[in-house]
Amino acid sequence: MARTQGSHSDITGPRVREAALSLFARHGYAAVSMRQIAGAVGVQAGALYNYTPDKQTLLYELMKAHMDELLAARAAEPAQGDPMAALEAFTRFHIRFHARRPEAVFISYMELRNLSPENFAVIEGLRKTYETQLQDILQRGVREGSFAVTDARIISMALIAMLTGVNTWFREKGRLSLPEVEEIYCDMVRKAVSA
Amino acid sequence: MARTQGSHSDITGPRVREAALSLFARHGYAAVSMRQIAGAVGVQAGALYNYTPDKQTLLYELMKAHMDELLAARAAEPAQGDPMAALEAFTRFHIRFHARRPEAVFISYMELRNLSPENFAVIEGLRKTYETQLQDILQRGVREGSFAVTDARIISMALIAMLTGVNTWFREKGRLSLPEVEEIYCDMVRKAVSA
DNA sequence: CTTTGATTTGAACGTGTGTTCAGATAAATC
DNA sequence: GATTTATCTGAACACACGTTCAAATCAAAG
Repeated sequence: MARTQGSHSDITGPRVREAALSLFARHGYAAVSMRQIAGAVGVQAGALYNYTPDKQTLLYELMKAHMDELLAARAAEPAQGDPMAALEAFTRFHIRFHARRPEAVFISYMELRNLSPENFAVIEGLRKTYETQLQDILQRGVREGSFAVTDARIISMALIAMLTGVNTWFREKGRLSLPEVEEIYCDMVRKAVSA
Repeated sequence: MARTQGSHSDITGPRVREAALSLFARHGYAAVSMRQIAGAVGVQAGALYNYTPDKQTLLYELMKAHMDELLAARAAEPAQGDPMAALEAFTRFHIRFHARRPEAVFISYMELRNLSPENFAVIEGLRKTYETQLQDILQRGVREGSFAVTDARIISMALIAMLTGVNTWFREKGRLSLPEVEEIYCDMVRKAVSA
């Protein structure tokens, strides 16, 4: 048994995923060919099939990895007792996590329609799991009387859309730093759910 | 000169655009072939080229028409003196206009990257024109002291993202009617910009 | 009914697609 | 240094792509 440690696979595998992530984000899944991905890695198209059974699975695994990371990172955050503190923590976490991975975020909701039905169901389930966490915070706040929110389900969708929208304009070297952005959005979110 | 009135062109032209709109929205521009569009119209692929010089222009004209309609409809709305009234009118207009054209809305921001650079510049300019209108309302409100908003540019992006997000879940026959949705979002928007 | 010309067909063009695979290459083990 | 085997190449497969165009079709005008 040869080539068990330090094989090219350890290098090429991640590079394939990076190239696919970047190209899918820039041009879209359907518009990117396996030969383009291979070219970005510096390899022939056939070699890609050592790392993915097909193009569809390559897309799916990028999205799956992103959603798994999202849920894991969220689970690692400290829990907050006060609903308002929990809402603020969620807001800051969401902005921070997503701002750091613009390509994966972009793909994960632009390319949903290019997933096979089975793959789509998995990703959609993970997304729902995440969104439910915000919804739960809102509902708890309503129960405890700290939020003035008529429809927690709608409000949670509205807040997620607003927060994810940060990625359309935020740039690492832009006018505002990430903490400043977090602050602005926290203000808005807090006011939006208050009486 | 024959076939000057009631020609097939008057029928086929719109049907081509409708089919393209629907297919682009469902599967994405790059994933839809001219033969699929032709099939949906009930015609051979070659016939499409009586109605568009190429696939790219077909996409561009769908987006251009949508943006033109948006700006025209917005311009036809009555002006509001009070910034808060103007903000509420903008909110209701945006939700109402976009909820009625989910396919065109979807295409108009999902397929931006599939536009040629020249076409992209045009659409992006129209989008900016629209977004500036909300920004102007916010800035006027700040000047007149009715809004507590630190960064009108960011807030306008946040509000637009939130409002456009309605399209991801709103369905004509869903639990909530359009006026109910407008009401919920008006509440949030008003609170978000208040002190 | 004939003419006219807008509209459509159907085949073809060159190019690109995702995927497969026999054979070449090269790094780690013995 | 010989062996082993993971990795990669390069060519091929069948098919689909956007687009073109001569020929066929057909409704209105004369």
